[in-house]
Amino acid sequence: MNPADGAMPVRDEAQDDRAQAIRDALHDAIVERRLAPGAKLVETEVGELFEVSRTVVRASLQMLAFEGLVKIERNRGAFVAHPTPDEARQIFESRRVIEPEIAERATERLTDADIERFQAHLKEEARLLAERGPNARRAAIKASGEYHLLLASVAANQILERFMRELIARSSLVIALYGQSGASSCARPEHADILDALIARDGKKAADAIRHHIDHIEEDLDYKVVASAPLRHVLRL
Amino acid sequence: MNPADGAMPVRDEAQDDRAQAIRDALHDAIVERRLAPGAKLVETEVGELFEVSRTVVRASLQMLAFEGLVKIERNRGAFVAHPTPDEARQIFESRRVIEPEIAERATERLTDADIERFQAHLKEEARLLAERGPNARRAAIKASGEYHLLLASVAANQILERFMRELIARSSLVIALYGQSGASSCARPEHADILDALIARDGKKAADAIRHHIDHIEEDLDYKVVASAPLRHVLRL
DNA sequence: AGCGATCAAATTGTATGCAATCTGACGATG
DNA sequence: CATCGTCAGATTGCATACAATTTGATCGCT
Repeated sequence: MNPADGAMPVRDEAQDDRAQAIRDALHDAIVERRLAPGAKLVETEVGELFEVSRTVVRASLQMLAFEGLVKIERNRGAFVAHPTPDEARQIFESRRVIEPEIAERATERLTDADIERFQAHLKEEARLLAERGPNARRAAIKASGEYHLLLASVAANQILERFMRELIARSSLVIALYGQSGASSCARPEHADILDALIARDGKKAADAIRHHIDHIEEDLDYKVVASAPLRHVLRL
Repeated sequence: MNPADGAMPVRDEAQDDRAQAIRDALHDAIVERRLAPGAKLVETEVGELFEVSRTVVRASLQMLAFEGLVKIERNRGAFVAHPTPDEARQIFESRRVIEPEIAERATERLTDADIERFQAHLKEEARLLAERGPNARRAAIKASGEYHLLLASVAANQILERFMRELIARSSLVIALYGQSGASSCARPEHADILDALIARDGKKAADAIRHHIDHIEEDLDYKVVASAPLRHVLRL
């Protein structure tokens, strides 16, 4: 996979060159877990890093807040989201609603070029899983999510694709918080299974494969074990 | 239905009291078709109406842009969205993916209080359809959308509910642009049929009823007849 | 020491000023 | 008369200044 496409702009047309760039950078940092859930994002600090005023930073933070990756509390600031177990369940329920349908639609539209992209991606995923070290692990997590986004792009529905982008990013946060083994579900060859169903043009099978895959991801979670308590949310504030 | 709940704030917790209020007002104006697709929203103008600075207005417009109700073009300003036929198809495809599943989940969670809310809403819808005049028509359109949101709220998934809110609002724009008879689909007793299936606890039947309902809404559209051309989008810019 | 009030530093919320850009009009030129 | 260039007005993009709010610390009192 092209190493430059990590940004993957959310809006069709660039509207705020700079705000969008900052959003992308923060988005990646959150998804790759370089920014922990609950971390505070101070406007002036971010602004100095990117050499822009707070105005632009605020726009970026608002974007991330809309996507659910950041939570803005009035007069207190912006924090990397810290999904509750309940939110986590809703995220996966939403994925169970949307992704199987996306898979069915993707089956009908899959081109040879798409297949090549999938295969190249699978190869890259395997390579990252074989590597050791935290950076490889981070890259593997990110690549795993991008597989699902690749699937969404094939379905040719920009709205559902955007919904998926949000759900994938938030899933990454959930896994960071509640994931157990961290890699057990990723190690399964389920991504390859899904691709097989697509190539066979079997929509039902592809949808089922996705459902099972989501089941397995969620099975690896333990909502009891909260690594870093969000302090304020624990007491339902 | 409570006449004060038209705003229906998008974000769980109030974050920008004022920006949110302006967003709600503009949202209602767009959904009720007091603001035509393509209309320009000048920052200073809106700001004077609500007696706030452009800063706050910009935040509101950004919110609406994220929901797809407003399109912001760099250095040109914010315009009420003007969905293309292709976008319209994607909106309804997305609804076909999400709403039947919402109906199934709602079936499992429906309480007596919910049923009463539905019935009160149906009564109000019937009343508005019987009335004449553009204001009654507007209110009927809005109420029709709110029925679907009521359904979404029963499903107890805030994420899917938010997705639905966006899709319903954008559907309203699509119907404004491409709707033919304007009321044929609304006149059908399909909302009541859906409620019957819910009460019968028949998830499959409810899902089918929703699917048929969406089919009928879309059948009433004619993508050929574009009332007010968006000029710039016609030529794929 | 424990407790509470007051204050200062840090941070966000909002308004406003200036620069950049777009738009439409006017006028010069062929 | 048509066409193009220039310019003024309007509008947005961005930075910055000031107000409001939160937060943590210090000091005094019991």
